[in-house]
Amino acid sequence: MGRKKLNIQRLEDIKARQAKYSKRKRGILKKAKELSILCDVEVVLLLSSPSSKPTIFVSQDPNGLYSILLKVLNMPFVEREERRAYTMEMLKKFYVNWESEFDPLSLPCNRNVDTFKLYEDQLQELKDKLTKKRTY
Amino acid sequence: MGRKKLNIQRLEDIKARQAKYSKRKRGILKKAKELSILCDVEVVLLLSSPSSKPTIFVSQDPNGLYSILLKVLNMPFVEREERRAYTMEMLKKFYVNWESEFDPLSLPCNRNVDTFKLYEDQLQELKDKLTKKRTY
DNA sequence: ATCTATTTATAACC
DNA sequence: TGGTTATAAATAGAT
Repeated sequence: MGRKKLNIQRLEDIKARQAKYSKRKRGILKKAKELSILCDVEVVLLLSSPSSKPTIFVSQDPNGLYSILLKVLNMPFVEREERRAYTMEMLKKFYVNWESEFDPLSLPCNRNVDTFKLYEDQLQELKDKLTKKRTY
Repeated sequence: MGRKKLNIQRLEDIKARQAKYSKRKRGILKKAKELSILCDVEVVLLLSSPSSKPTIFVSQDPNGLYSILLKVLNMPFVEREERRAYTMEMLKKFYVNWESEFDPLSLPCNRNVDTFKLYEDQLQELKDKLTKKRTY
């Protein structure tokens, strides 16, 4: 939308990137809030850029971050990755017209099995911790 | 947008709610992906409805969920709540025209100080855990 | 931050 | 769920 069609690729100019971020952040926050109200779903939106403070949006209640995490972490590794893959699949349909210099679907970092294993260990511990403390 | 202006309030019909969810989920996922590419920011979007499997979107790399969480949890309680409040403040501007039966800004659950304290304890432990395991 | 031309997202309908 | 169309919204580019 806007005066011209914008290709979806990293804006190299920092000023332009920050301006764009400021505008689109507001937009997506509004969408997140609307979605949570209209459809009665919990929504957590976290934005983290190197140059700015993180944005934390948690719909409904302050424990949303906690409870949705517990839900996600309670899923077996395979199932969780399936959910992520499913989401990616859904996004694929849009990619056709995206002129990114890199494939938006590919992971930007080459991660080996060990790294994934470590990641999984961390999440497992996180899950254990959360489960144990779930007293209310 | 669409044929008519839609009031932002919970859709009472389950079928309508699910249909809306399915359509808007795609929309916000696209926005999330675009934002992450255009502005080079990490984005985590978690959607959790009682009636469906959670949606997990993590831009960039699979450790995004982990690293952004660490970042968020490393913030002191006060600062984190400030960030949340800041986000809410940003959303306030939209509320004027939202005809929700409840005040979208208010917390739906009455939480007392103890509950918040407990919540904070949980996040603190989570933070400790994550920090200790940060070996790469 | 504000202003519009335009593109996009999506409400209603099928 | 998946497609079409009219219209409301988001936003690109400029100020």
